Amino acid sequence: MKLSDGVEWAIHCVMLLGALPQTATLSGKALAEFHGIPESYLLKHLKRLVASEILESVPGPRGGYRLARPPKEITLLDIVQAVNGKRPAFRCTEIRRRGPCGLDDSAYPRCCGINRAMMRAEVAYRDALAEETMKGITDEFIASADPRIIPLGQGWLADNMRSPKS
Amino acid sequence: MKLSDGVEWAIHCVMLLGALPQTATLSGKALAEFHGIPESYLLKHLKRLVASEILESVPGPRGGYRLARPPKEITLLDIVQAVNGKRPAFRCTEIRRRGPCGLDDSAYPRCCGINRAMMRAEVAYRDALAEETMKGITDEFIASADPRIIPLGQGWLADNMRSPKS
DNA sequence: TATTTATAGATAAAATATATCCATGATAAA
DNA sequence: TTTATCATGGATATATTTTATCTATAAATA
Repeated sequence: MKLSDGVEWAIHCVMLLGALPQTATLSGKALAEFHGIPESYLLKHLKRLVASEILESVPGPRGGYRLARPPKEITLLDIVQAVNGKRPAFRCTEIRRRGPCGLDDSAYPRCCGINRAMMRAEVAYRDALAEETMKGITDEFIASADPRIIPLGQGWLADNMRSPKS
Repeated sequence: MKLSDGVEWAIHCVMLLGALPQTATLSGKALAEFHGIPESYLLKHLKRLVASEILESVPGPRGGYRLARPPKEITLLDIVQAVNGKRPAFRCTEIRRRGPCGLDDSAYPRCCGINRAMMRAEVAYRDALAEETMKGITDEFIASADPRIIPLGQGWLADNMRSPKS
């Protein structure tokens, strides 16, 4: 069981975009350069974040990406599900119906108990992810970051951010 | 993010083995036939369950597999970790150090905050899996199974189980 | 209006992970 | 010694993830 690398990239991108002033944007190219990751694959994930209404995209020159809502209202669950999909990690294949002791459909009115138990654990995982907001994570980052990092990042942002007309 | 099919197979096998009397065993072939799944691949997972001391194996004719401890002391976490490994689903690749604003190692004494947040959620998942015992799941199964299933399974078990010497 | 720079979408190649099968060796019972 | 079983490793196939490329479309600018 492994989460896509894109999840890590997406969370870092959302955190960086949260440091921009209101309507400013960063291009996909700039986001990829800042994190030292391939632009071609990152764009695929940014697209999904836009589709899930976590980011907004602004086309054309001076365009790019920005948050669609404040960091307080974006959780890790939102991002994980946008990038990784909403299908559960455990997928019941109904093996209880197979083999010599399998019966017809009428014998299985309820969902398999093993599936239900696995789902209970996945609900706990999703609940925990929903508790983690980007605001909380960003505050923790700022509080414990090396003192050199913040001004360095602010300088880079000033050089690379754009302010579209609308 | 997807759990291996082997996890589902392993849980069903452990539940079935829990229905055997004390020292009796079922062969890998019998376990595969009962669940209608490929024997060759199932054996790979059974081996891991043995290595994790969830099952015991008995070689030779009349040999097979049986539980290494009572169902009350086997949790879904034990089985998931035996089959799927213990590595976390989220693997931090330290992209915070890359790109134009990356600094030397001294700037990162602590684990990445994003990684810590993801790990908090995974701990919640593992805790929930550790709450689910095979005894609990089996009791729930027996209580809500179609009345035809139990005698059918008992008959099949009587035909297929073995009692090794030791 | 034409040009430039950006995102959106589709496609495909490469790398990795998962699933399946098969052949061989070791162990213990008959 | 023969037989039925588990243990191991390798060969093959399928699925998923990662990366790259191409075309289309939208918006700002000259």
